[in-house]
Amino acid sequence: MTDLDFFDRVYEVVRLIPPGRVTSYGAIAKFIGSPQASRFVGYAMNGSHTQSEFVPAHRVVNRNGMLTGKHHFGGPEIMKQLLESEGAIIENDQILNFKELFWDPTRELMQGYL
DNA sequence: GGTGTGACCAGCT
DNA sequence: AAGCTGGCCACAC
Repeated sequence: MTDLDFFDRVYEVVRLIPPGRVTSYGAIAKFIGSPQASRFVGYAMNGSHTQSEFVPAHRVVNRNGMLTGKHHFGGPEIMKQLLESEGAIIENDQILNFKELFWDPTRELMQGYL
């Protein structure tokens, strides 16, 4: 994962998100070494569909647990339905149990690398 | 092949 | 306390 580009690292981390769990753009950006590049993590998701392997971009939301990128899934309700099918509780494009479902790569993955 | 721009976040005013 | 701004990087046109 060290040789990969910024985008590729994003895709790697997103694929590691366990089903039913979610994380934030900022958490991913921080994990791959560019804490202030969270903005481009979102853009990486935009190109995620070009990847040959599926990237569960629906498990990535903003810091507030809000489904900011729902409109990029081919339909405004797709992302919501995907998350709900995995156990998330969503109301008004907001994950209510975001705090419980939040999966921090720097906490979960860094432990293995220490 | 250069340039705009994009699904964010935190720090200042 | 709330609003604006800067910053970061690679894709698509």
